[in-house]
Amino acid sequence: MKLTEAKQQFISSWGAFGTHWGINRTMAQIHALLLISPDPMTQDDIMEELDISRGNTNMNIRELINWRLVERVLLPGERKEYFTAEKDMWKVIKQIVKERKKRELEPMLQLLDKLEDVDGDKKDKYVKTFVDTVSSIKKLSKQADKTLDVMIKAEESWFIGTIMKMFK
Amino acid sequence: MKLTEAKQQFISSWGAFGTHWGINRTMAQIHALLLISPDPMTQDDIMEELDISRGNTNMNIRELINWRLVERVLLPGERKEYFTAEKDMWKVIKQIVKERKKRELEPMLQLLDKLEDVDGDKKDKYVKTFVDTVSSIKKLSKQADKTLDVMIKAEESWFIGTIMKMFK
DNA sequence: CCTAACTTTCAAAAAGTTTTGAAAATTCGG
DNA sequence: CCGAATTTTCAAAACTTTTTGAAAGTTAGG
Repeated sequence: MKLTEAKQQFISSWGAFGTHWGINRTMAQIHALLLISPDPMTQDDIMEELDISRGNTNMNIRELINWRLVERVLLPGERKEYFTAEKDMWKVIKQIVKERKKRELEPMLQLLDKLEDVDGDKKDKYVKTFVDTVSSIKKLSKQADKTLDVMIKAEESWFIGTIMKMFK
Repeated sequence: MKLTEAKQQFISSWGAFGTHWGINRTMAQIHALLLISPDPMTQDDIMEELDISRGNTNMNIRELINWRLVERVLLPGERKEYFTAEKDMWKVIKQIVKERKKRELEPMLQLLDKLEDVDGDKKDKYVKTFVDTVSSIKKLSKQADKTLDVMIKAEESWFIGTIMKMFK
């Protein structure tokens, strides 16, 4: 397969993949493009390559910067801003996990705490089923929270090594 | 907090949560409702409780059945179909992981294999960056794939126990 | 300061997704 | 078989999200 075609496929699949993960298509495509681009790119480069509007490009670059997946780069003697993506995929994944944990898992844990002490008789089956469900979701969420913390702090080699030992 | 209010909050948050995870709001809400319901429910019960149309209810119940999160139950002497959700949250999570792995991770791995052997000189920086990016995504995806397989087959106590050992 | 280069904003349009509800299909007890 | 009860389908409508592009805002060199 030719590089040009492979690039197209990579960008378009990464975009489709992103939509299953709460990331919009354009944002994922810009990320993909920067991942495979050896040099930093300008907004205009990105607009042209992906054939999208200025506003859309700008908005999604900023969002990628919020997620800390992309950085602004200033080249000496250049007025324009350039952008570049973190290339170390382990760092990328940890960063995504960190953001989603903060945005989704933590608020969920807070809610579950509140919901767990609902009024009423624990012998009533409606109360019991509710409390049991909430408690077991809470238990697993807390476990996930801790595990992800370990992962976020871990070095790739240590983490993968430790996981590998689980298989024996 | 009163049970009725807690239920509302649980259902509505589970719905919002679902939308971040590629599951549509109604599907997640029906799932939430069945999770906290001690007895099986009919389509009409669900329609009424969540105030949604017949078609919508039917379509999403079927989708939950596809995901194997909900089962049809036939009560003796009753014409209507009843529905019930798996209550063991560890099983629920494993089932979700299993489905998403099949639907998303596996196709991604197939694509990466194809993209990795792109034509061209490995010394060309465009080719090199592309191949390096694809390879490192592939490496981590394969690792994730294996880890999830272990998880899917694991008993909760064993899995959590093993993870806990990582923290030391 | 001024001006040209560049970046950001945002209302309106387009695209995508979900929901509705009536009609068609299916099922089962009698 | 019949017919009432129940489930499924699907085209159109409602809703949500994303994209556009022109206008406003900002910045830096001279």
